[in-house]
Amino acid sequence: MNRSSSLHSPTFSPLYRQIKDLVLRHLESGEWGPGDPIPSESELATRFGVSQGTVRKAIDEMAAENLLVRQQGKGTFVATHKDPGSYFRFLRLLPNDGETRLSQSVPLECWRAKAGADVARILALEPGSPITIVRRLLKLGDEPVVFDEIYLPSELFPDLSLEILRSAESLYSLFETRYGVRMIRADERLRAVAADRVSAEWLQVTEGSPLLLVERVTFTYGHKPVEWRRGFYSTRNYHYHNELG
Amino acid sequence: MNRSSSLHSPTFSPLYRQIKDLVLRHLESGEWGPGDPIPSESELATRFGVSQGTVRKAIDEMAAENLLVRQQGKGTFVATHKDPGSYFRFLRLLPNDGETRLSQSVPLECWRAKAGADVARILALEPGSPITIVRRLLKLGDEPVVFDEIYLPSELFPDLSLEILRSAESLYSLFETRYGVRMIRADERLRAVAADRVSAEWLQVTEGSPLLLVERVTFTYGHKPVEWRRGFYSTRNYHYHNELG
DNA sequence: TAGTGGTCTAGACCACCCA
DNA sequence: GGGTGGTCTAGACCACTAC
Repeated sequence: MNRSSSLHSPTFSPLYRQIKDLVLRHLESGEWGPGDPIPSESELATRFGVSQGTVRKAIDEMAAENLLVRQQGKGTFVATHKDPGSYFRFLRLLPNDGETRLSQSVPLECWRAKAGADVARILALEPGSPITIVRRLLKLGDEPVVFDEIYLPSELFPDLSLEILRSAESLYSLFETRYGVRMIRADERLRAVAADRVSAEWLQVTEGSPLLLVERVTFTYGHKPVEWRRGFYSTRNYHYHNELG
Repeated sequence: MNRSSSLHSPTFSPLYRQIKDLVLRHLESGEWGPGDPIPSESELATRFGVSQGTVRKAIDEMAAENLLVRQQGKGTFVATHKDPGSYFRFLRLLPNDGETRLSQSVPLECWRAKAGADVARILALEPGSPITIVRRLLKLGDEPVVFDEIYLPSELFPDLSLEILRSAESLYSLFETRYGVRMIRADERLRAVAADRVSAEWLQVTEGSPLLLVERVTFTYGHKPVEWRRGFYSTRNYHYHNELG
């Protein structure tokens, strides 16, 4: 263990960050998969040759970043989208009246294409790379609320199809379990736009009525972009909720 | 110092949280004001009769919540909206093309009224309590981008006027320095709406064109709501940016 | 009872800032 | 050089879970 590489070195990083990087590598490689327990703090400490407090600080940071989940008395686990509690971490939609309804994801279309300049830039692909495009509708208690168009690198999701999409509970848990791609962070850009014909039909609103356009780039480990998504939100009965801390 | 009040007590809280509450009380009372340094960790440790590590953990949490700001070698300071870096913490607006422009807050109107049922509920006031309403325009490089209508309890901002608003750099730093009200957290609800006549005129868009409506409730210490704000965002050249962690 | 994470301590040393 | 926050250690004990 490089204990500091210190003395004004520009690549200095404290021990606990080096530990964090080591643990991260185990996550990236899939050696410790979503839902699995990772070794105990004391075991990691002896394995890495540092004190338990140092391991603790590394894990603290990763828990704060939603990469790991601690459970007192049981252990520390790799975070997973199968956990229903983490579902609304990426869907900031709440009903105006507070009454939660059942949500249902309805896949509409799924086809292959070649990445245009925009998608290629956003997903860090070569222009012309094979991509998979998915359209789907999110219904909340029989009301269509979100119409999504999702762009994915085909290389990572080789056999994705409508059949497979229909069998999944949630997109991100499907990506995680079937393709080993874990979504950990996303950037969203929100705009108000007028509904075009396609969105208007699916969302059952009149063409030209205001919709919330949510463009999302989703990243997996190592800041690697793996999904681009344009979602049209009907905000008659729902709103996008955000907390500013 | 109540070291645990433990043994299955429902009001159990660890030492460092009790320290945190003590520090919080100093902030709420204004004894340690925005921008001021707070006592050093070692001094707080001896003052409260705990170890430095315990104080450290308390301050860690408060720094993570943007209540305090640590500066290695200098000390720990009470967070302030005068710090220009904290300006965009509550304004998640970015230009589509990435080029930042000068921002300018233009106060339009300021008058008193009585709280209706809605405002009273949101601001936890008695219906009919005196409130102050402010309208203002946010310009980014000569383009009007946000039209805000702001509802405040008059009791907290007794002499607020257009004159005073015009002299301020930013609203929240004004509230902080002149009225001792520090905004620390906010809840936002976003919707897409059609521009009404008033908003359309101020934002120089055609009536009925889509606008992003951002409704914000802002809180000071103790989860006390102190501002309600309805902002109409023109999202032609700008977007609302959000990171999902 | 054994193993896990959670809290707390005391003390050492490092990195940074300023007078 | 003296004060501040930042890192790291070793060890103790508490709280929770499972068996």
